[in-house]
Amino acid sequence: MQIGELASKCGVRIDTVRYYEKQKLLVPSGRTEGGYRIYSTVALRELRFILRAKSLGFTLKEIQELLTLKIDRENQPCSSVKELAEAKLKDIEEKLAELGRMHQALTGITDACCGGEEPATACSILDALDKEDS
Amino acid sequence: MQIGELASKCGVRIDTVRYYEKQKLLVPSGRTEGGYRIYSTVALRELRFILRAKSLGFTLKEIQELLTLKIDRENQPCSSVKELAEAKLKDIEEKLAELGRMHQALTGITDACCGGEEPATACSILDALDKEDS
DNA sequence: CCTATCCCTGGAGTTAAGTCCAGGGTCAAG
DNA sequence: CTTGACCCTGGACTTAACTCCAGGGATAGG
Ligand SMILES: [Zn+2]
Ligand SMILES: [Zn+2]
Ligand SMILES: [Zn+2]
Ligand SMILES: [Zn+2]
Repeated sequence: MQIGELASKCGVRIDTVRYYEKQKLLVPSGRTEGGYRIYSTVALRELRFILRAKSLGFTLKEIQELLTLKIDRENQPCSSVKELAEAKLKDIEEKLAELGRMHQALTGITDACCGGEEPATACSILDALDKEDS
Repeated sequence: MQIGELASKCGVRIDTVRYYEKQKLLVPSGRTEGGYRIYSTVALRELRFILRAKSLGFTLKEIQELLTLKIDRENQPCSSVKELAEAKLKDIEEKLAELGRMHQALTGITDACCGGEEPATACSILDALDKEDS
């Protein structure tokens, strides 16, 4: 299969596949005489692996580490894999906490705003942002 | 006060203050003979406004809109301000939902991994990423 | 006057993950 | 042989919010 078919099977752009190759995440199985990349179903699986990891929040750099472990599965301990996963979980939890904090603060000051058509002279949102204290 | 004092009072770098000026968020109250920016306490409040809005998740572009409304408070309705706040809340909620989804999925496959020192040949995390289906 | 510390401008570099482009080659069908 | 669909490379561009740099000027203290 050539690059266009691989890309469309995975719902990504051709450029993305080439970009992953440049990042050493995905190597084509070979090339035609004319220089076209050819991919086997192994490459298809690998691309899907990458995309699944991405959907879980891993960066491409982290996915590289996962792939390194996967390729050498026999000699790598579960603990190394789990460490990566747990670090990512921690990342996600931090982001969740920060977003939760923002959400709570913004909800508080937004609820206090009437949202009407009268002038925002005493708008609680602007006031909260402009407050003297803190 | 000059730029260094303003910046340190707000815990940002001098470059950041100048960057906000380039983005038309914060104009110095004046300049000295020698060309140094000078800031009044009004500018200090404005910078704090910007930083508070940032801490709630607003981008600099959105903060510009907030400032536009704030400057013309008398002629702008509360509804315009509340609209911006609610749009931002929606943003935050979407990110929370996406991160929540990731967290749940990743927790599921991570919990199933033993995390031990034996080879990752059957590691549930690698298996989940490499699975044939879906 | 000398020095240290501040400040100025314009422009380039950073990060992540692509996306797009120009200018050209390959391949299969008709 | 020509057309159209596909592919190649190298490099530039995008977004957001800074951050840093070079090369120079301003200001205060001793
Ligand atoms: Zn109101
Ligand atoms: Zn209001
Ligand atoms: Zn295990
Ligand atoms: Zn495992």
